[in-house]
Amino acid sequence: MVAPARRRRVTISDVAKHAGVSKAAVSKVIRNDYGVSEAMRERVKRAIDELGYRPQAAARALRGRAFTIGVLMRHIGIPFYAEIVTGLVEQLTESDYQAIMIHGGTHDKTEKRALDALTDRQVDGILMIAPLVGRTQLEQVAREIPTLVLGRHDRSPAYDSIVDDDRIGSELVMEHLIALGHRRIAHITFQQEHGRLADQMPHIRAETYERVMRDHGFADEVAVAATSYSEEGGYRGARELLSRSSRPTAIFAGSDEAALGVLAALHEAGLSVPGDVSVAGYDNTRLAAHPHIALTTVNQDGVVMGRTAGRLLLERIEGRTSAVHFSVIPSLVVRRSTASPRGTEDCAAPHIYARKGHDAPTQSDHQ
Amino acid sequence: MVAPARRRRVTISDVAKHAGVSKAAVSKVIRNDYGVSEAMRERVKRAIDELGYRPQAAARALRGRAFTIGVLMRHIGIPFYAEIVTGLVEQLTESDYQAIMIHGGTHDKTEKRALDALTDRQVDGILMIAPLVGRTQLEQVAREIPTLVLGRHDRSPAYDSIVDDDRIGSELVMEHLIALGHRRIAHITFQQEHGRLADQMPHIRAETYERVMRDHGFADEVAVAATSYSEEGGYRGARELLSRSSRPTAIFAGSDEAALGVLAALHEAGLSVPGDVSVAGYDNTRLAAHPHIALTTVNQDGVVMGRTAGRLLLERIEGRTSAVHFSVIPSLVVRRSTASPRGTEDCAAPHIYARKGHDAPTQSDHQ
DNA sequence: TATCTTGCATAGACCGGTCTACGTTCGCGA
DNA sequence: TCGCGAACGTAGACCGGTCTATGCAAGATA
Repeated sequence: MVAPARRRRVTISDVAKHAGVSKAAVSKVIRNDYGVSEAMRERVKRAIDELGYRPQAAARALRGRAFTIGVLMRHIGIPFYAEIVTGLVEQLTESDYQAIMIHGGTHDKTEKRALDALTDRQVDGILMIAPLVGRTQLEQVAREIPTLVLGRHDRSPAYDSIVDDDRIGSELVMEHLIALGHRRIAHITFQQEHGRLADQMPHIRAETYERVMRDHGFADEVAVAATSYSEEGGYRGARELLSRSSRPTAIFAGSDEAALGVLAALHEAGLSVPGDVSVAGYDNTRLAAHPHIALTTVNQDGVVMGRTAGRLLLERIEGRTSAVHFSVIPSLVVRRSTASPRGTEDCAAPHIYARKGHDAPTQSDHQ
Repeated sequence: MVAPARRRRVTISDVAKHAGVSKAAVSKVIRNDYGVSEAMRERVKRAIDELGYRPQAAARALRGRAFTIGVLMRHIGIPFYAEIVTGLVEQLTESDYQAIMIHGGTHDKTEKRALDALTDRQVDGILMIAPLVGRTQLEQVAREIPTLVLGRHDRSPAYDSIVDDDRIGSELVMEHLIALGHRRIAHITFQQEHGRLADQMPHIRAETYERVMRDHGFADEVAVAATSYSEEGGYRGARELLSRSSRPTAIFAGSDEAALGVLAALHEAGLSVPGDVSVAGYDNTRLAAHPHIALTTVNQDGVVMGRTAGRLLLERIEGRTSAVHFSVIPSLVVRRSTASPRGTEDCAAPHIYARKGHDAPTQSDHQ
């Protein structure tokens, strides 16, 4: 057994010596900088290949760029967030930049820590997916590093942003349910830690829910369970709603994840979907399309959002200083989890199983 | 509107000047190094707080440590992998280290690129989840950086490893199906790019499937669809299996994800589960427990595996040179997706809905 | 021919930390 | 009183890149 003896990495000086040129020349070749003859370029490239040289990001970061984009997300397992990252990574493969993902957790304290970790690592740009920290903090970070905030409605000249129009999306769901004949519609929202921020996406969805209820004269039927957007949150929220005096005939969950929890709770309570209760989600996660779930939900293309985010971030890094704000118009996807209450007027829409898998980049419908 | 004017970060020199001491002293305080008086420690700490100083990882990396653990995974959206990361992150919060995740993709070429990206960034340790690259490559990386390989059976003195015992897990599934009375059991496996590696986990599951079939005298009934472990792969695999002359009465999918695709394909074909076909998966993903899915599967605790991985990596970084190999014994979780063929002898196991959510760190069963 | 530009190549400062080598002070035993 | 080691503190090299300032040669211009 040979001793491990971590061998030293090949450095730019090694390459320079091997090619018989200066460090600066090698650096220029690597960065495709101006002022290098064709002959020199060839020589250096050969030396790089022969020695298997790769520049060290830490050293580059100190002076220039780290060629790294940091992605801050609550948890990497959240399906919709994973879709966004798919788009981002796709976009970045064309460039020299690499995306690194980092866990922010569910508290703004842990998120702050993660954010610090990214800035400490000198990333060139940050993509924040539905961050929890306050706007002031965001702007402070954005002053140091090009930043793009995804999924929050508070615009700022300091950073770019991409949001799905949660008002429209929520309206689509609500109008759909009301058109089916529902009146007792309940909602499950995400309870922020300390004082909900008015510009956070969960708040807008909840707000829109209430407004539409009032607009249709169902103000008395408003019922909100404030738990979380996770499956667990949906489960708890649904149980709470079911325990109240008048049972809702439909539940609009703020996210697909939460809707899954709702389905579980209903199943446990022996209630059928959509017979006894209709259920709708938000995000059109891959699972919503599964025939065993067949969830009516709001579609916002995470992959496209991720790609756009990547493009905007690269632009910022290249020097753009004016802020850009994108708003994505969502659409409703009706599946079997919603129907008229009490089974009357069963508007059986033809079942659509739209698979959205990592192996199938193009979304395709069967039958 | 104020000009952005990216302001300069506070450096160690600023702190030193502010506290009236040397850079070296500040450095010592930060690293809890030996040879600092209590008075000095206090002064420096106060200066750090007053200036809001945070050391820059890139600069530290150049000389010492980057305090970063890199996690290489095919895709961050794979539920089981996300669980592993949960455990890892949990373990690392106690330390000064930060986990960064990176997409490897499904080709060993893109994976190699991602791996390079991690080494370029001078991470102190690497966790590779079910990597695709060859053993030689792994050992080469491990010679440079402390490495832990998760989910592969090829041990090496160069790196630590954690695996679930896929032989036992696959046997559990097969014996369960056979005990129920199944004979025509099919399997869906993951087709490696170029020449399957005998030590890869999909190969072991497939191999065990075939062995158990032979051992029970069902060699003629062996039917394998080689697609992928994704939902899409399961869907394609199931369609292929169903199109063959004799339809299987049970399908053992190599992963829960694939099992979801199988369920979708069966639904589309108008076949009931478990009435017409029983389905089993592997990993006990959170979704397998959902009552609408209720998948019989193999449980391996990803969170615990991730925690262990973190511990072992930190040990390595601290200097351990001997390799450690962990093997986890999996267990079977029986749910409603498996039953005796043709509905005879319906062994209706009481339904268990075990939620495994991010909000619910403790796994709890209802009813 | 003298001067100016342009293209190419290099030396060396620099980024922000860590770490080694060394200096100073203090306490204690001979 | 001297010698010595332990405790504490600092100067400055160093890590591996980037970038600025500068030198030099060849061709263009006056």
